[in-house]
Amino acid sequence: MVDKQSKKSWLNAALKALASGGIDKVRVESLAKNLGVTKGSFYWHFKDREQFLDELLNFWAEQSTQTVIANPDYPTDSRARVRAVAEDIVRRDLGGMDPHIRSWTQYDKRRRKVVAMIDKKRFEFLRDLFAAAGFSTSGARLRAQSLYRYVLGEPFISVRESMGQRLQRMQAHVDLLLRE
Amino acid sequence: MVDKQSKKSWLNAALKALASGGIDKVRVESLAKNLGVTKGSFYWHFKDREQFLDELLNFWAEQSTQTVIANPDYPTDSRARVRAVAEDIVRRDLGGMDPHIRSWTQYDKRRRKVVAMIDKKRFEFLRDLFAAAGFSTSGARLRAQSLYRYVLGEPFISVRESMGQRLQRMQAHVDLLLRE
DNA sequence: TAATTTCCATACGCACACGTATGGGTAGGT
DNA sequence: ACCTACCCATACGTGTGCGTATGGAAATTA
Repeated sequence: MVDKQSKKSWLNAALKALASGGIDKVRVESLAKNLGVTKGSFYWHFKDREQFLDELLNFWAEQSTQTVIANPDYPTDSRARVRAVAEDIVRRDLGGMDPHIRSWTQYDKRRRKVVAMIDKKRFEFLRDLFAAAGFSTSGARLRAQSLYRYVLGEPFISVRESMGQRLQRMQAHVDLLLRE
Repeated sequence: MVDKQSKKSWLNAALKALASGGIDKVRVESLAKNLGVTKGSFYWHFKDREQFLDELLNFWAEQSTQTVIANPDYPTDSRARVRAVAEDIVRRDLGGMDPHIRSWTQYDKRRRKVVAMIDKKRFEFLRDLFAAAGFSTSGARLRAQSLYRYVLGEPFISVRESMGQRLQRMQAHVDLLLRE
């Protein structure tokens, strides 16, 4: 199995559909139409829709940790790092897929576990960031929680803001958190 | 029209179903079964499922503002008020219905507007709270934003915490916000 | 070239849930 | 006693979307 390219096209199409209109836009025949094929292809690559959605969640989980944690070159100064990461989260819209994923997986215990693991990884990443910035264990945990909740809560604010506003708010929030 | 009690029973059943398994647990025949009646009753009271869901959203919106804003007796001291409100939000699980509502309305422009109005009311309430505590206009807005996002983000943290932990975290967060 | 594997198209059955049509039962008014 | 408005039960039609069965074309291998 070198690299099933066609499977990935289904998964990418599903992510796109999920972001556009939620999990019930992720329909087998609908995706097939977008890809210019028919259901026959789908049921060749996947057992059924249920297993496909499992793969979709894993697909998101992988590229979710890779983009956020295995990140590019951030500043070496620990406090500047925090700011840079925070800015990056807003600017590159990391976590933009999150509300869709969470809305979908919210009611499924098994899938919630997958999301919980992602939460854990991200949280620990942020916590270590604050710890490196000189905060105590509990102080770093608290601030990481606050920041992560800010990130998760942002997409649910119905009032849409400009990128500039969002960056400004995030920086102000981080400034609050970085106070001794 | 004195008070259609039977309509409210449908709406309450729908809220319950929504909280238990999302909007696709809100099925006409399913609700009917829970209420011990049949669809005939439903289509007597409501035009169709779509209009019923509109009423459901308004139902939530009303009792959502009533509980949060027209609140009981909070302390007169402005800073203590902030803490009391924050504690109340966690303790009485206000906003506990929010993730379900938002997951549902997320992809519907018209319904998003309703939620946005609720957001606005709540935000202004919190903003005035911080303003009364002596913060500047921008400072109060920032802190209200931070607190509201914290509240909205909390239910999405997959890791379930005890009430004690949640209260403690909330207080710590408010302490951060209340610093000059 | 023959055979097999890979990948997709077409057609069908099926279940679920919405909405409608229709009828029936009960309470209150005359 | 009759009528009428109110409330609900039953039965049916219909659409949508899942899964399966089957066939076929292209590519790969023998």
